[in-house]
Amino acid sequence: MVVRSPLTDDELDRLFRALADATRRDIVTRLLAGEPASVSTLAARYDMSFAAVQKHVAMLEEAGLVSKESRGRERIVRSNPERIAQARALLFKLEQIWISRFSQLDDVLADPKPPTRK
Amino acid sequence: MVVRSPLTDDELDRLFRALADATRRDIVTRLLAGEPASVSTLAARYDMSFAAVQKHVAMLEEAGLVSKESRGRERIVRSNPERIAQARALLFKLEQIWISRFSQLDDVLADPKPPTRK
DNA sequence: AGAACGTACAACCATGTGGTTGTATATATG
DNA sequence: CATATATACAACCACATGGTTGTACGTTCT
Repeated sequence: MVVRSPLTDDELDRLFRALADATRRDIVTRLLAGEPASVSTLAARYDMSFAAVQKHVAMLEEAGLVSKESRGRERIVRSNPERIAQARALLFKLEQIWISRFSQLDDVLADPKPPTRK
Repeated sequence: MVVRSPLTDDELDRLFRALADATRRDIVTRLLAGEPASVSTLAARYDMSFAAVQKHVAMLEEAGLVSKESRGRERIVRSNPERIAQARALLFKLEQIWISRFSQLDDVLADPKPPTRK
């Protein structure tokens, strides 16, 4: 099994920021539901320029939510479900922190430290 | 049981954007782990001005992740774990979309529609 | 070779973000 | 009443975002 090292603050920033846009969420959804697709195939779906969609895909790639592979003149974009799972894992951890307040098992999770500034 | 209407695109944008900052994630974590706290109590934790922390709390409030209550001259901030659950629910749904590709149960989830532009 | 296609990238613009300082206002305390 | 505390909010700054158009370059097709 692959070791899932916890994401850094910067990686989490990029991940949640990437998810904070409806077009990008839709791209991820389509890639999860269907086949990998070229950037222009994706772009055809949306009411904006090719360059705009290309920038969205670039942000998704920086966030680790998708990866690109060269195929002739096309770049095939595929989703990376692992990153979704990692984002969900953080939210689950937050919920557990809250839930643990009502049980005696308060030592389930480490105490948080304030983030260091960039 | 409370009816959880699905969040709109705008609400999801604000929710994920609010989570896309380490200071805000830390504020949420502390509020989930401990007692509700005044804005200045929260601000004391961080290496930035009171006004900066206040703006972070305002963004968390807009995202529905925390709520504020007047108590004398203080504003007591408390976390809203429900919103965390709603964010996690979306990510879970995305994972299910992917997983359903490998089963015959592809009708678990509705087909996505491209988001309408603002 | 030449044209069309797919992509990348730069420049630009309007707006938002993350921080600052300063000022105003309500509440508590001497 | 006077002063300190807690908050809110405006103005400002540097930089990021989300969009545009234009240009360049590799790949595919005639």
